[in-house]
Amino acid sequence: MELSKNFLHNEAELKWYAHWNSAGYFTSKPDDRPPYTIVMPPPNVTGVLHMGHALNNSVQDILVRRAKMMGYNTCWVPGTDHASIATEAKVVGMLRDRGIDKKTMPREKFLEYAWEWKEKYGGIILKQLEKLGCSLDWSRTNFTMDEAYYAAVIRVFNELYEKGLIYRGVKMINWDPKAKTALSDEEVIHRQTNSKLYYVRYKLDSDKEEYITIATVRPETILGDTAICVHPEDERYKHLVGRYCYVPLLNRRIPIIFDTYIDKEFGTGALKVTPAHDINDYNLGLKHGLPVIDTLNDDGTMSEAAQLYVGQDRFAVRKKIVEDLREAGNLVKEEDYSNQVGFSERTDVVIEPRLSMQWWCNMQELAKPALEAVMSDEIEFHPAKFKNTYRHWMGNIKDWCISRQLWWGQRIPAWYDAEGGLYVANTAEEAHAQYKSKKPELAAKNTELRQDDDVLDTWFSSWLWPMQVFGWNEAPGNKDLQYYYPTNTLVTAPEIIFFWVARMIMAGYEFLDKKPFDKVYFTGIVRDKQGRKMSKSLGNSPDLLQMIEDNGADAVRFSVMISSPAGNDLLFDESQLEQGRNFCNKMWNAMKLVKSWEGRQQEGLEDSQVKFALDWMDARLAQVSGEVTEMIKDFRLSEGLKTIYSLIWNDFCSWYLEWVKPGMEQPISAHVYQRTISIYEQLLQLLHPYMPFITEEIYHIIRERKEGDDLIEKQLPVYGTPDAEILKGGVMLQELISSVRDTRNKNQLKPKNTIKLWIDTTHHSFYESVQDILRRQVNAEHIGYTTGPKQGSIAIVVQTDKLYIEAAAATIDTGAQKEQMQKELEYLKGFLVSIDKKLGNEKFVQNAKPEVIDNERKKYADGEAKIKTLEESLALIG
RNA sequence: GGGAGCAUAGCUCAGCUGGUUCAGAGCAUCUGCCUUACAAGCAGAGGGUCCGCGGUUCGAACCCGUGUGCUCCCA
Repeated sequence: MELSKNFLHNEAELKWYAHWNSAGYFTSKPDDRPPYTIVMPPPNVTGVLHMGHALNNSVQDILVRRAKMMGYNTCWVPGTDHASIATEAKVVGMLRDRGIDKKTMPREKFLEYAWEWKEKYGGIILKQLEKLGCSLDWSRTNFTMDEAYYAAVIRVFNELYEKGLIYRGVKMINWDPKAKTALSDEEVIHRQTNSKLYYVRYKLDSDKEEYITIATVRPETILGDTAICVHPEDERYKHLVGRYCYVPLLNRRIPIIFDTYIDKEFGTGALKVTPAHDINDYNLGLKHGLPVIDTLNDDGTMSEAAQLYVGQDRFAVRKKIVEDLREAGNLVKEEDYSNQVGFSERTDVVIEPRLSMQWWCNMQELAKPALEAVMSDEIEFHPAKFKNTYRHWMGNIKDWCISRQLWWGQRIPAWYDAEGGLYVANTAEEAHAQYKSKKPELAAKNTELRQDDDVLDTWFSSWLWPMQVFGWNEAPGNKDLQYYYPTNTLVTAPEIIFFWVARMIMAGYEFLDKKPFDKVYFTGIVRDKQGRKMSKSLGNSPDLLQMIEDNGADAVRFSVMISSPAGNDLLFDESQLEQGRNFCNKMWNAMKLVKSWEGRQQEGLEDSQVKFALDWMDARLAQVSGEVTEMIKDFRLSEGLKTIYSLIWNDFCSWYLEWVKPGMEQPISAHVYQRTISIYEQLLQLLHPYMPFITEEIYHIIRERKEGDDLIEKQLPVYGTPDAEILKGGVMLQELISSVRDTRNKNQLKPKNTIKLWIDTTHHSFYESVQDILRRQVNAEHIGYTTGPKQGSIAIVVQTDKLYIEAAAATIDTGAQKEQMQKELEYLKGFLVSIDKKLGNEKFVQNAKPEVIDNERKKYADGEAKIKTLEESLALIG
């Protein structure tokens, strides 16, 4: 077979993904193996794959593929979230583009459009995950608005209502004037914003020209003012007890009230109180019995109650009212001011605090077991630092506003009769039944019940995800749920620790009395080179699909994994992509080299010359395999990849292959060839979870495979303890080769110039075992042993052995040699002094662990021996 | 205002429970190589006050305190 110059990823990716999928490797059914389960954080139906997904899903795929290779029955469940606000916004936008106004259509019609939109665009992201190589069980794909899922959400609402945890009430909420819906606190993003602080004077109710001046960043809310508040101990205002003043422009008479809540230092120490438009003002209003004047409409324009600027937008009014105040002589001054402003997570408009009737869920009770589980590590957080964040939030948890004034989502299962009576039920029929038994007379006259118009917060459905994807609602004791739940690991971003992680834990304990997962692995946030979060709005997120197309999924996975330690942010750098691509190329070429030996095998060929290489590589495999297992167990995935990368590139390609490589056109021992193939297979196995495509491809090229013999399913071998002597020998051999090469370089010896190498050593058996490798690696025509110096040669010292390099073409620079040896000698002597000090220190000998002391003694002896060798060599050079 | 985290090579980061004079990787830089697997490569080299200060310890990049700078979360 003709092999391409480089790895052709596009072909291989299509081929292998289709093969894995059709072979059924991704689908899971309960059996007698232990399960390994991950539920994918469901992306929004509106979503397209970005770098964050690439990182998140690469991590999950690595864990799943690795578990599969370790004998687990792996199940990775995909799905999408209906994403109430985000999707509704998209559909409204689509309708607007078609010239249709959402307001003109009934709910049912809108939902038809929404479903149509969902069918067409929703789930694109799942297709894109295939490109990344994700080994998802597609037969289990869920959507948070599937019929069964919907039913589960409604049931949960009913159960919590029954328990008295869900209630309806008027409170100050976060209002999104663009989406025209309430938001939970978590959906509000606070950003430092440059504003202006306006100083406005209010005329006092007095015959004299007396004023009180307040400072505000939101002058348009003046129209809703119902008091001015000052601190009771503020000397400046003590004379104003019981007095009144007038709201500018409106001349509404309002009281001056006193409360210790006021910060005397801020502004003028006087606060205007607008109970309808600020949570703190609202609380003050409650305390002091102030009226509430809501001056805003739901779309952010001024309402009739404002009296002025009615129907105009809040920000336009802010400008106008400043001008009008100036004209009226009420504006004292304005200054630049930087403050935190809340923005809607979804629509990015400024949030208005607003009083409104909403549905709430009391979280106090739900939070208790959920907090306990994480604090006691029944659910492990990786990295553990997020436990703090979690505790902080759970300890101060507030009631959750769960209603949204939208149509796309689970409609709140509450019905009202003509008198406003409330019936919460699973179905309209049940609600009617309640109605009839509760109010028979009214029901006889007026049978109609009106269902609540609002839908539930998206997270009110996704908090059931780990349970409901296994059919909890339909059959709570079903086999799947028993087998796969609790799931093993949740992989997600720390940003949604409250939105989602915390609530899933609560739901798990509340409805199933079991945790939803054993471990949570928090990935970092993907940032660009300048450290900015990658986002669509900034336009700094690279086109992931294009990136996969150009560089291959394996290279992309490599690049996001190589520098993403758990919980730390990842600065994405294109150079890592290149590194990944080059790595693929390297493996491809190594495969080509090995493959070229296939036809040159010869039985019974003497292979004692390379036996050392084989044993060493086996030992390294055993060693690294153990390290990688530990790293993956600790979620140090990035380190794991680095370790494997280095094993393949350095140990295998740079050393091993060069060590066993036969001469040009020379035969290779069949045994060595077979061992090499086997070593390569084991390397591919180690790497497969990280880079599945190229490993599967090479696995199938290096050896003829039977049907069903695929790397994805191949079980990892169990390694014994690596041979420490061999490992040490490997290090020594590398040091020998590097030292000789370095010396060659420094003496202007061309690679083609051969040398003679004389060795003065006491470790003859070691040198004999590596002699042939050493000879070829340093291009020596002859290696011999000596017990004294060789005239006219270059002397070097490696560990405690002396080497003499004899070369016809060399211009020997003994000065440079001497200098280098002298330098090393000095270093070693300093080293010995420091160890000596340590060992001479009584406290050290008393306190340090015995193995540490032994190690120091050994270091001392080694150092002494090396110094001796160096001194001898130096004396000889003279 | 409350909480968390980070500061190590020119750049991006590793460095697990203090213990090789412990400081490491990739990229970048420099030198030499078109050595028939790979120039997307090979063989070498240089480069650091581990942010400042103080403390604990026989011993600190690592632990504690403090200062400075940056980031994130929450109100």
